[in-house]
Formats: sequence, C-alpha cells, structure tokens
Amino acid sequence: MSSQRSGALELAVLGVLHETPLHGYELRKRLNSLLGAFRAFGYGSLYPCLKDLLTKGLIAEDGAGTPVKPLAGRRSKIVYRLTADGKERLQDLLAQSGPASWDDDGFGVHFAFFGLTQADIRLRILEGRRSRLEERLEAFRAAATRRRERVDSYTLELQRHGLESVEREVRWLNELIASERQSGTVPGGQHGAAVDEAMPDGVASGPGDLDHSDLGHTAPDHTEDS
Amino acid sequence: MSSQRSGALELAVLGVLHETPLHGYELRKRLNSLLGAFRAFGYGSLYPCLKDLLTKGLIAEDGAGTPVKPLAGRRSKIVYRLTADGKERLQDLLAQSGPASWDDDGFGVHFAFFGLTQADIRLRILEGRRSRLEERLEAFRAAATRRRERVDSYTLELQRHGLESVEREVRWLNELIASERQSGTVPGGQHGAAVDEAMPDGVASGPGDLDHSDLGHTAPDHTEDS
DNA sequence: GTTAGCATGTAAGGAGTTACATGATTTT
DNA sequence: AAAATCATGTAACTCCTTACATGCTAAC
Repeated sequence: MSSQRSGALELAVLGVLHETPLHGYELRKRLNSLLGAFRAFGYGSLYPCLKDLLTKGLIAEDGAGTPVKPLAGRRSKIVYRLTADGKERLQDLLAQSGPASWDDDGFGVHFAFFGLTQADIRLRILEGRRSRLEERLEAFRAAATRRRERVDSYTLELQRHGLESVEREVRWLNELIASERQSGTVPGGQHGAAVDEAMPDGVASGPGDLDHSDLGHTAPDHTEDS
Repeated sequence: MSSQRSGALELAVLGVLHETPLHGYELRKRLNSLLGAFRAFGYGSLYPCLKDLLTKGLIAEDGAGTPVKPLAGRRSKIVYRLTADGKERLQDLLAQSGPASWDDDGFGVHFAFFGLTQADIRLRILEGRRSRLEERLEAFRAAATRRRERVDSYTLELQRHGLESVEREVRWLNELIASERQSGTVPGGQHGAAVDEAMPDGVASGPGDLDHSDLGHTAPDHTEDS
C-alpha cells in the first residue's frame, strides 16, 4: 500500500530531472546512457516511480512553454519537472548513504550525482563507502584465516581476486577522499582529453548553494540522441 | 503465489548441503563464512528457502546418525540433507548462468561452487560472464563517446574507474578461461551419467589448476569466527 | 506493408530485507 | 541475575523485473 519506490531509481530520476525537464521515454534514455553500465532501468519501474513522485509532489507536470516538448502530433507525452520539494528530497538522498548505496551499483548511481551536493557531504559519503568496503575486506581476510574449513581452489581463487578488487577500490576511494580534502573536488583525469567544460565554476562549495540555478540550459529543439 | 525463492540463495544452500548435512542455524554460519564477503543471508530468507526446498523434495530432514548434530538437549534442530533430486537441481543451477549470476555478487556465489561441476560447464559459465562484462564495457565506451551530453568531473571519473575495473575483471576471466582450456579437459566421448553420487569430494580437479601460490597473509587473528 | 521507434502504462511475481515473536541454555 | 548465543520461524515491505496491453508514426 501507499508509497513504494525509493532507492537508486528515485535518486537517479530526481538527479536527471534536476538538469532538465523530461518525459518518461526520454528520461529512460538519458538514465540508461548515463548509468546504463551500472544499472538499466525499465519502464516497468520508471513509470510507477514517476507516478509516485508526482503524488508526493516531488515532481510536477510541466504544462507551460518548457524546453523539451518538440511538438505534439505523436502521443500525449507528459513532461515532468522537479519541484522545490523535489530538490530538497534530492539533497536528502544525496546526503544519506542509505542501504541502496551500499552495493556497488547503488554507489555508482549515487556518485554520478556528486556534483549536485556539497563538498562536506561528498566527503562523508565517500568515507561511508570506504567503511563498507573495509568490512568486506575484513570478511575476506577472515575467510583466508579460517583454514579449518575445506575450500577448493576455486573458492580460494575467488577470495584472492575478491580481496584484490576490494583493496583496489579502497585505494581509489582514498585518492578521491584526499582530493576532496585538498581542493573540494576531484581532478578531471590524467588523460588529456575529456575534461574541459565540466564543473562550470558554480557547482559545489559554498554553504548555501542548494539551488543550482546555473543549470539554466535550454535544450535545443529535438532531443534525439544515440 | 506458490513457490518463490530461487536464485543465489537456493544455489548456495544446495551447494553447502552438498558438503554435509546441516541445520538452519549452522548452515547460515557456513554460508556467511564462505560467501559473506559477497552476500550476507539472513534467517528471514534462509528458513523460508529451506521450507520451500523441502516441499520440492530437494532436501530432506535427516533423522539418522549424521555427521553434524553434536548433542540433543538444546532445541528441536532440524538437520537437512541433499536428496538425489537436490543434487540434480544443483547441477542444473550450476550449468545455467541465470540472471542471478549476472551481477557481480551472484557470479561470486556461482563461482564458489565451481568445483562441483564439470570443466565444460565451467568454461561456458566463464564465457557467459565475460560476455556480460563486455556488454558493460560497451556501455562505458558508448558513454565516453557521447560527449554531447553534459558530464561533470564526477561522472567522468566514475566512468573512467568503472571502465578500468571491468577491463581488469575481463582480464581475470581470460586467465581463468585459458587455464580451464588447458587443463580443464573438455570431454571427447564421455558418458553422460553426469549427476550421480560419484561427485568426488576431493574436488581439486587435478593438474594445472590456477596458481595461487602466494597468499602469504597469515594475519594474526584474534578474530574468532562467530 | 511490415518492422522499428515513439510513447504510456498495468499486473504479477521474484528475491530478497527488516523487524518481530518465542523460547531454551550457556556464559559472565 | 543478566546477557549472549543457540535455534526456528512469520509478516510486512522493498524495489525492481518480466510480460503484457495499447496505439501511433516514420522508415525500409
């Protein structure tokens, strides 16, 4: 009964709608192009989620002359935009590392929207993630010690590789954390390409910048991609 | 309605009960010491699962004088053992790489019981897993190409690191696959009997399994299991 | 003239998790 | 006497997946 839906999908929807209003179909495309390598959401979860968010007042139908909505002629097409409550909820979700952000994919979704929150919150989330991973390390190390129980070579190889992967992940987090502590952001990347227009001055930092109105960004006409 | 329960937990329960009969409480401990770094199962899923497996005849209550069952006096304690049908089902689960084995944790659970199945099946599962990961690689690469959409430095860093991780994982699988191809002996004209009580407990698979020679961790414990 | 893409949804079910209920027995 | 551990279970809820239902239009 009642609400349902929350977790990675809710965060992702609110996060994407923070950029620009969209209708379900395109929202899904954007979601899957942004996060598809971590999680692929289907209509069966997306539309009910939108309905639910609408009920809660976190998003609203966008009837006016809005960026997207190239022209009717096709079918109904309901464009949603983020409300003030929705922005607040988004900030809440970004600030909590709820159980949905504990698994790897969930953390990926969370991390993808890091730019929408503040440096101290990012730091907290990263540290929380590291703690989780350190628990996993403990579990692996305990398993390695526990030589009493029979293990075959596959189990052993699995644990060896798992341990290594998690250690690597922790190292990555340590770099991110150090980088956040120093500069309040993460440097682009060592490969020359790619990072150019990202992080346009305004994003991040500053105590009160909850309304990133800098993302004005009128999407031009047709939003076809792929 | 009706059955429910199947996936990673079913495989894990059948796999562990293949070693030795156990009752729920100890089964959970074994499960969590073996696979806890991948997935931690609770009673809330374990007991219903056992009930379900019992109904399906894949496991049975073990009344006789069995290995485990240290002493009565405590509480009821229902010891389960694997039935012939259960062994068959276990082999089926090991042979299919169902959607449960697609996510990282699910694959971990599957891999942990590799020793219970045959070389050609192992190879198929490994190759299937690699295909999945290659799809993920594709998704990452597509995201990297798609430079029209705005991305911030976090998204970029996420994708860079994600790509690297998956590439590493693929390399690991390639090693495993090569190793299986060399020593894993795909059968020439073997007899089908496949599932039988003949499954040797020694499991080690003879020559040329992976060399995990290092592993000199030997941490001074004091972390008593449970 | 049929496939493919656009567009929105619902119903049923899967695979768990969390919180709760209950009681015995061993350790501190 | 209190706390931890042993032992088994249920009910409710979460969050997503699969399959289905519908209809329109643009392209091959």
